[in-house]
Amino acid sequence: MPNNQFKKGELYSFMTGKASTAIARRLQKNLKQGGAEITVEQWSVLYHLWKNDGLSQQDLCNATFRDKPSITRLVDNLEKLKLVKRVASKNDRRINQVFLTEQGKKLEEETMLLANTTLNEALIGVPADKIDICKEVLQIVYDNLK
Amino acid sequence: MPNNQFKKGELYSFMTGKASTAIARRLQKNLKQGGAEITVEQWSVLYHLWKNDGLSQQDLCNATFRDKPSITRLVDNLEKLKLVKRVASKNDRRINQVFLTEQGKKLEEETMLLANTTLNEALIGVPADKIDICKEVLQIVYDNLK
DNA sequence: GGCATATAGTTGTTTATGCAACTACTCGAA
DNA sequence: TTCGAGTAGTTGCATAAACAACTATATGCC
Repeated sequence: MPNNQFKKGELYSFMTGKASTAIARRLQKNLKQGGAEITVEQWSVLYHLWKNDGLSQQDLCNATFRDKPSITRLVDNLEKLKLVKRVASKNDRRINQVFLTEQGKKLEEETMLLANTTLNEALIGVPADKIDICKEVLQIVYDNLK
Repeated sequence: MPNNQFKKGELYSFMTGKASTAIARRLQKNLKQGGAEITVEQWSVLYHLWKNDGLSQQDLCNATFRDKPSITRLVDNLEKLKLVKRVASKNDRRINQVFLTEQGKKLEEETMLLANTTLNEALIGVPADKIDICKEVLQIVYDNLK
């Protein structure tokens, strides 16, 4: 029963996600200082589109672990910013594919650098093997609960 | 240069905190099913008050890593729910101490059980030594960025 | 004492979130 | 063929978040 060995008194920092909140906040700050006028949440949607342009909104829900209304509104705001545009799928008219605009594509290089900077700031003093274990644990937790 | 060995392509799940989002969502669900009509964020404030009743709002900011307006409104809502009450400090009239009501105290036992259940669900299949390493990494990340 | 500075808390604004309820479209089976 | 179930997306509502700007109180230095 490995779980019983876990100190319950420290469950709190897990549950509140202080570390990921801190990372998100720092990334937001770095984006702003780097001149990128987007939110971290918008960046997280763009991130998946840079890897795979034309994803449906449902795909973006799965990729970002947000519900459909959240993605609807994030895409709304990204469209207002002229960074993406919705295109109705011809095969299935229920589906909106979300495509990057030229302006949206242009943000990739600059903001990925800022994201890498943020991550390096976060991971100062953490050995690579422990990072791997941490990622592994977080992945299992996610799979257990998703 | 340990950080350079970190695969940048996987930075995303770190930054979005999918694991902690999943935990929070599950805790919210468990609270609801257990009949506790509070949000996870409200629970996280109560959690610190159960450990240390009478904290100031600023103390709660530090403990929960939220800014002052967030705590103002969380305490507003907890006060509406009759779970806490603000008491102006006599020594320093700028300070509100936040005290649990009887009703607020009553929630501890039941919801801590639900929180432990949630954590056990999250950590199925994760060996205790890896949990410790994960906590250690998240603590360093938090300290690097806070 | 009195002013500058710092700290505690509140309010306004924008963005994001989750859940529930809704519309629109697709697909399979009677 | 059509009707019922399922899927994609939107809208309404309540809560929460960050940042900026504000008030009120405390403190330290002259």
